[in-house]
Amino acid sequence: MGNGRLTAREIARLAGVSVATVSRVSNGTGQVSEETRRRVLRAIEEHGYRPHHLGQALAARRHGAVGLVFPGLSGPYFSELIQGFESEAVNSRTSVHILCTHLRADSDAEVIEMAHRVDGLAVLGGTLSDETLEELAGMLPVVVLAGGGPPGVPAVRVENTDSTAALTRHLLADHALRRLDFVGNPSGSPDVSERWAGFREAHRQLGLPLPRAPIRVGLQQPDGVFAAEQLLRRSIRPQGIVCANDETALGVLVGASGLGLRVPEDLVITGFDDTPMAALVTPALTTVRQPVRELAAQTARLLMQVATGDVDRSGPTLVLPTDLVVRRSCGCAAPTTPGSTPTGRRAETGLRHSR
Amino acid sequence: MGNGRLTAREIARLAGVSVATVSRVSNGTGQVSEETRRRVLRAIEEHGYRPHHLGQALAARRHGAVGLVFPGLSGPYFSELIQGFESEAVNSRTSVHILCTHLRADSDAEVIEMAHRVDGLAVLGGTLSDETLEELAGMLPVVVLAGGGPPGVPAVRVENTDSTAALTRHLLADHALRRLDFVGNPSGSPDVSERWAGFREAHRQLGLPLPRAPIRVGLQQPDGVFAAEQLLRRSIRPQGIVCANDETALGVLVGASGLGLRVPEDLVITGFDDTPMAALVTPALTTVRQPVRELAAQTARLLMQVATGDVDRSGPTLVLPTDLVVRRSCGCAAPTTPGSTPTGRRAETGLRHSR
DNA sequence: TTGAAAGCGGTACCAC
DNA sequence: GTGGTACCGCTTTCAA
Repeated sequence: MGNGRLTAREIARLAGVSVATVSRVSNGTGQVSEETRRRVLRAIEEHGYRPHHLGQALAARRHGAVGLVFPGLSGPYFSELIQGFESEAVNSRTSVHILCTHLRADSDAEVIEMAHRVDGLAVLGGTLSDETLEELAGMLPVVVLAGGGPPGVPAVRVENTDSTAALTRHLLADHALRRLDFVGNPSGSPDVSERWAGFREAHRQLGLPLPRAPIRVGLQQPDGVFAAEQLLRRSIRPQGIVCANDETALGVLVGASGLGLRVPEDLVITGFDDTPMAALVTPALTTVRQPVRELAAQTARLLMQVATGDVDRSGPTLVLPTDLVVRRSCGCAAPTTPGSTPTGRRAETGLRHSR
Repeated sequence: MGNGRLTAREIARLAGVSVATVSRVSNGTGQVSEETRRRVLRAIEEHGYRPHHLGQALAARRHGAVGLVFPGLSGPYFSELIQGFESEAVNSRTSVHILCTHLRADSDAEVIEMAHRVDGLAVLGGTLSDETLEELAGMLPVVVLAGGGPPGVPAVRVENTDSTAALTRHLLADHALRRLDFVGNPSGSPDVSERWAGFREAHRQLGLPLPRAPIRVGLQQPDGVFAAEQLLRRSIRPQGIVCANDETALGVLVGASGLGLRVPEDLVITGFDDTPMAALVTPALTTVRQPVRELAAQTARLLMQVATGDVDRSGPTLVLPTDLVVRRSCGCAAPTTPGSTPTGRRAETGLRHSR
């Protein structure tokens, strides 16, 4: 049934009216007498008519969709990101098209192709070159998500540098640790780049020698395992490892325990994100909480505003705050009430200890 | 520059030809003299003309896109799935729109909406009801991915039951384990349902009492931790835990070691998928390898075939084979050559031990 | 209140 | 070879 889709013309014929009236009824626009409206509605429902998207879009010169571009998806971060973005887009009756470039060489072409199918684009920082971003911004509304774009392209991101510096100072000053290593590739994404900067900044602030080069690996759990293998087999082991995100931190944790090291006694590990697993591992992970959902929702909202012209195309850059979450993996005391669930308490300023 | 997009008509005017010729040149169809082709191409490149997608699609009555629908994305499984699907779709110059229903109540409406924007739909098993699937199949080509659809809807899936039965028999017969528990929600997805069936089947085959009800949790790592908490705090602990996938198995591993249990000495754990982490944890995870990328690529290919009419709409159901991968977490011997990387060897038939 | 008709941007058939 | 033109399906003036 209803195989060859019906057109507005056919409904018009069936209801004995013109296409214009069908359009009016189906969109609830214009003035239609109660009686004809009823007649048209009956025909519409009877035959399950739905306006063809392409026709509508062509007439409106609007796709009714926006694109979300990032390198690949795996792990809780992207899951949250997408949910946050979609939850906001749905309010504007806009559908979301997701594009994972997988960091392929020809990804630029794919993005350009997508740009022709949507009304706006949100691009994760580090996915595209500044030149490509500027080219895109010349074609349609673009917002950078989690990173800074070239000048003139609005962006939404989270605070990375200060919070990572605070976290690092906690290890250096409060726990008197030396020989910290950073795991993550600063040139891979703006987020990691800023976290690396914060890591170095903390050393500088405390007048300590600058740390050695980072272990440049990706952001997934296996990458953390590889990093741990590299760092912990050396003759001089680090006392602490500051990871670019929770997933690699969990990987480092796995690698460390595989080598028989105890955390935090033999080695301190920290992450960034505060993913669900962070509170569930043993020891629970000291990390920085970032509002991923909110980040994505704000991006979507800003993109819609730019697309509708409510906001200037070279609009603002929003920065969302983050919180340090101190748990056990940095060496802080175990919970005083054993058996309680380790949810972790956030410390907006200074430090508060998680149970 | 190039802000208000150019139309074929403007290019035609600029090149002093008709729109028909512009169309011919830009598509490489029909006969055009070398000289006019050159003139038109020059105008096209000079002004960066690109045919408007909506106009093209409307004329061709074809969206040039297919949809991929699943409940949510997190973890390596979905990442692989998407990559496999896209890698195949790109061959047909078809773009992929991803829809995560997040298992929301109104997800049906979203899917129907998407159905109006694409030429075909691939739906992960367990995401939609059979009624919705049949309704969709009446509107456009639909293929079920990782599960069986209602009759008449083609599907591509992997072998779950036999391999899980073989895995379970390995624990019951070779390792002489009793008191096994299953972690995963059989009503959540066809995959899990079949794995649960294989788990029970193994008990039946060996004449053992049937196992108790499964621990019905989701498929992510935190779910495994929760399941471990439930199972391992009981007075009578299971000797082994068979998990619906690797991610929950890793969660169970985390939960077990958090409670001070040694794997595999005190407790045996197995997974399903053979994700990258499975070989990297300590102990390495005994699991079943499934060809996720291949699964998705086959689905995409089948969908294209159905869409182009090359294959009947109620086409075939493909079942891809899986391999048992025996590692350390089931209690099998540690590698004889210490220091070697634990990649795991597959055993297509019978069992082979991983180093 | 309703209908005819002119687009929206391309494609493709049919003449010339 | 090339141009005129009638679509694709829908929206939106403009008249009646």
